[in-house]
Amino acid sequence: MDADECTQQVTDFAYNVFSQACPSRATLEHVTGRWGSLTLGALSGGALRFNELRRHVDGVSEKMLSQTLHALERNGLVHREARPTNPPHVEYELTPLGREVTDQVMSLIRCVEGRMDDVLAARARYDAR
Amino acid sequence: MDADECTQQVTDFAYNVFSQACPSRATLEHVTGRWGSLTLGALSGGALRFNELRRHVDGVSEKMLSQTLHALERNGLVHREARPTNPPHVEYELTPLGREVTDQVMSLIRCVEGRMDDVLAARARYDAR
DNA sequence: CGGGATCCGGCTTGATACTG
DNA sequence: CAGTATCAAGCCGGATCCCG
Repeated sequence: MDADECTQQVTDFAYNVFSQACPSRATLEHVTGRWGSLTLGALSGGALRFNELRRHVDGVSEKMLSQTLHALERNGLVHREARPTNPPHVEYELTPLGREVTDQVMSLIRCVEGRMDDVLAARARYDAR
Repeated sequence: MDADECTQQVTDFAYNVFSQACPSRATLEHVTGRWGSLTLGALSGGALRFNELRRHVDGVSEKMLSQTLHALERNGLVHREARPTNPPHVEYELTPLGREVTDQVMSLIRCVEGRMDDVLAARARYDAR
């Protein structure tokens, strides 16, 4: 009874990520997932092509990048612009909605990056025990 | 040459998540991971006990919650307070650092929740093709 | 170049059971 | 209550081959 139909009182929102059944949960996972956040972050600087993205997001495989882009496109965060030339020229860029979400993601990334000294210190303390 | 030693020019930060080797990448994944963000979000309202957390984060298993909490504790985001009573009484709460990060996470969650109508519309459009 | 399709090994995840 | 131990299932990710 704590989370049933996206109509819970945990927050005041119609869509509640804390409920398993709520579609916002899936979207959040795409956005925050292993590659989702980094892909959005990479696109925050402007449109990029597939292999540019691949180089920018260190460690991502073709398959995962492709999969991630599809998910982000389906959720309306990324726009795919394909020009039927030869060789093909495909660009990915953030939609207005995507930009909004990405601003939040980048803000989080910057926060984590900026506090890494504290994090590493905490880890050292934890591991010392 | 795009991402080697956390000393890249992609951003101006010493720690660069876009580099595989950078420790901030691992921390970001804990924070944004499937259960990390929801756990932090649950704790943003105040300290909670293990099973309270479990009920709050719908769908998480004992193992994953335990694992997630350990990771967050190790990274200095969550403090674990155990009182050696019987039955045991353990509380988890955000550290100052954790609260800072969680504020960003909650901001992201609120953003996604608030734009779910747009997301669902985009999905419907995408699937219609 | 920009991917889709497939196969496969391995880490991650989720039930379940058990302990203090 | 607050977890750990164990085990099976499954998804992740790499490699490979393919196409337009």
